[in-house]
Amino acid sequence: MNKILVVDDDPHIREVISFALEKANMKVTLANDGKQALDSFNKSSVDLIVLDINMPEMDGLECCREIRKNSEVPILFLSSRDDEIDRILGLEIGGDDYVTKPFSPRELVARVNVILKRTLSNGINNGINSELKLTHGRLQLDTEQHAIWWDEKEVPLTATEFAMLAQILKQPKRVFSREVIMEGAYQFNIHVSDRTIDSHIRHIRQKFSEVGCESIIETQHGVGYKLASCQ
Amino acid sequence: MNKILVVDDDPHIREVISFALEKANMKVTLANDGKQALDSFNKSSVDLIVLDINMPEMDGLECCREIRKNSEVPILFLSSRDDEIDRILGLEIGGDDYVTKPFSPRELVARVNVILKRTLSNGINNGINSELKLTHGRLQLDTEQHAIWWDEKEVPLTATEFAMLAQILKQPKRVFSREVIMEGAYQFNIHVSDRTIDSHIRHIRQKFSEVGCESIIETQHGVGYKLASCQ
DNA sequence: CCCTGTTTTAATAACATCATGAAAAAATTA
DNA sequence: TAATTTTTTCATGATGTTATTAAAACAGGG
Repeated sequence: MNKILVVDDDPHIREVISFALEKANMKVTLANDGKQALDSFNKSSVDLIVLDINMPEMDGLECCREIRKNSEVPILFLSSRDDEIDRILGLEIGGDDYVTKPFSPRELVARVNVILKRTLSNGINNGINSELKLTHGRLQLDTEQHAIWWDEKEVPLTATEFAMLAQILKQPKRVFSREVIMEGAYQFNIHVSDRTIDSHIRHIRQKFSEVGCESIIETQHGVGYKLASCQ
Repeated sequence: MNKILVVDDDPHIREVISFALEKANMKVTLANDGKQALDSFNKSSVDLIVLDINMPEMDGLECCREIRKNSEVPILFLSSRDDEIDRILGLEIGGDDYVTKPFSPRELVARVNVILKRTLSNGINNGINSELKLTHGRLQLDTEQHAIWWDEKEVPLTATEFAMLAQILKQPKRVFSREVIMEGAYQFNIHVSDRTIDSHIRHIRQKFSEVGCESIIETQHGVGYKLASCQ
């Protein structure tokens, strides 16, 4: 089940979008403005953001810029003014598509689906949001091949291990609580104990150390895990 | 001289397009519907297809899906309804561009030329449908003959087995989930159990082992299948 | 330095997935 | 229609993965 963060200051529009997306079997989180959106994004796991451009507090473009500092999560812009400038800026700034108001909910859902289909790993693990290929320092990840390399050496991870590392790799600076890792790497609604997460982390570390990488994931005592800073 | 297959149920439109393309020095073949188009495509060599979306029998989208199972031939969609959905779906499904009716013949020819220039100059697709034959290591596949060889020995696969292996062979490094294999190797909208996929994979392996190939498809536990890496 | 709570480690139990053989169901062919 | 091939499903045991547990190691605060 895909998790969509919808950001718009108009409650009515939020309602419409939310309804349409939920009918299309997606899990929706709502935010009123850019600040709330950023907050929510950093506290949970999100596959795609529907982001209105014109908002009080922090507008969509600025919000996008902030998000893009740590994440390549797909963003679908909403623009109420019909002028071209906003659209172009929106795309230039790192959005994946845009819809101009007024829009039909059906169109919005269609576009969301197109983007998700493009970016999600191909049905292999529904719920991992991912670019097809990710490179970070000496690390390289390919969703399509479901494989990950340290330098030239492939690291043989299991499906769950791969999902976790992919998630962490997508926001290299973020510290992930065990709860968020769970949300992101597991099917919707599945719960395991925190110790289980630890266990997987250990296995990932072990496998990486076997190919000569002694530090892949760092522990943030009392908080969670993050990608080792040297990566 | 480039060979264009034009598919539309409206005789008048076929006429207009045909006239325009021939004036632009292309060889045109015509088809009334998706079924005829598939047939014609499989019997001749085509550089590009102009494909109407709304047709009786088999519509453009489904026709495209079928064609995409064996070929990457460029497709230019024609859409009479001006709504966004069709466009998006059309592109999602593996089309190269679209034109909405009513269109000027000149615009259509221009777009055809752009696509041809792009695909021909890649050298990948020398005007001939290059997907017909595939070679990968000791493996050789011929879509036209519907046959596959290991070294010099032909491996007698059934239609379904052939479709699956062809799909896998087209992206040798990719790991295919059973769901994706299903989408790719079966008619649109047909569902079978995951165990059925396994069963076919087993038969493929068996038949290959009978001609001396002990490793043709690898299992990715919890994910799916991929071409064996030694190929 | 000790106490407390957290993380790592390692061993094991529980679980899910896959390969296999056999056999029903469906589609082709004769 | 009968015979044959192909496709699909089911049941089983084998295999590989994941979750849990408990104990040891570690970090931070007084």
